Amino acid sequence: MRFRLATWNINSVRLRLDLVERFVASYGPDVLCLQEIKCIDDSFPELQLRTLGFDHVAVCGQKGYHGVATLSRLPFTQLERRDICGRGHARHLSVALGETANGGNPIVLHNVYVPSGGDIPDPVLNPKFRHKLDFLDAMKTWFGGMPDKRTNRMVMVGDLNVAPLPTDVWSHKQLLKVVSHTPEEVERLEAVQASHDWVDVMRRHVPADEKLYTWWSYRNRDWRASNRGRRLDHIWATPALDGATVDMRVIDETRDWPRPSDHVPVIADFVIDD
DNA sequence: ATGGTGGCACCGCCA
Repeated sequence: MRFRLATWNINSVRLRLDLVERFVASYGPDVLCLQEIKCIDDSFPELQLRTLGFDHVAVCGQKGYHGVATLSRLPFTQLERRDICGRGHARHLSVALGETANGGNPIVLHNVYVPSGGDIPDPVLNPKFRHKLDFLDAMKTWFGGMPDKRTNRMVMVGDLNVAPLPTDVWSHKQLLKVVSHTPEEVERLEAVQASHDWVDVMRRHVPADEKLYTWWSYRNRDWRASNRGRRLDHIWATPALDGATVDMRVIDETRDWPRPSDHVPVIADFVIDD
């Protein structure tokens, strides 16, 4: 099985439907995971997206905020829309890809939107930061409780809202106290990663000493010139799928398209036996 | 040290 997987925090799918169409026409993803769709299920532009060739659609929407959706040319079975730390937010959706008649192992694809965490990196002063830490802890407990860590075939993509490595931000030193790069969040994200031996797929393709960003704030006049980016969006895979990606690309040209999202898509090309 | 932008719901919240 060979497929191109893309993840993109679209920051309102209805407002940027034209950008999704342009991205799909240019890069031809077989599976597209969107975050921050910012609409309820009934308002999701499913028919327009189906005309792009995505016959399989799963949505976990919410009024005005958050929300994730997974679109696919390959058949899938929707598995779960998990309320990861019990606040009723639409931040997770999982599907099983490529279930074969000959009993092949399906690939479970998790689409996740971790809470941003507000401005103040203090869980006592800032309930949104508390929520972010709790959410990451809940992910750790959940994945840690799953059996068969070596044989499970899972992929997790999405906006994890944490830039873990010093090279995942434009200035490690200046961002140590900025939500998304504080030691407290990074430790917790690393604990999630360790809980199921997740592989950081993007860093399999770009060495850890090279800068790598997927998000540039709207509050910069010229995002490319200032280049104050962060790697908030991620693609992870379980050890059974380590080495299954033959290419990975960050599509930063979309940041220059009209009325862009502040996040850009990340693509990974998978080649998987059976 | 500060303020800079953007979307959605609705006159503030969230990012």
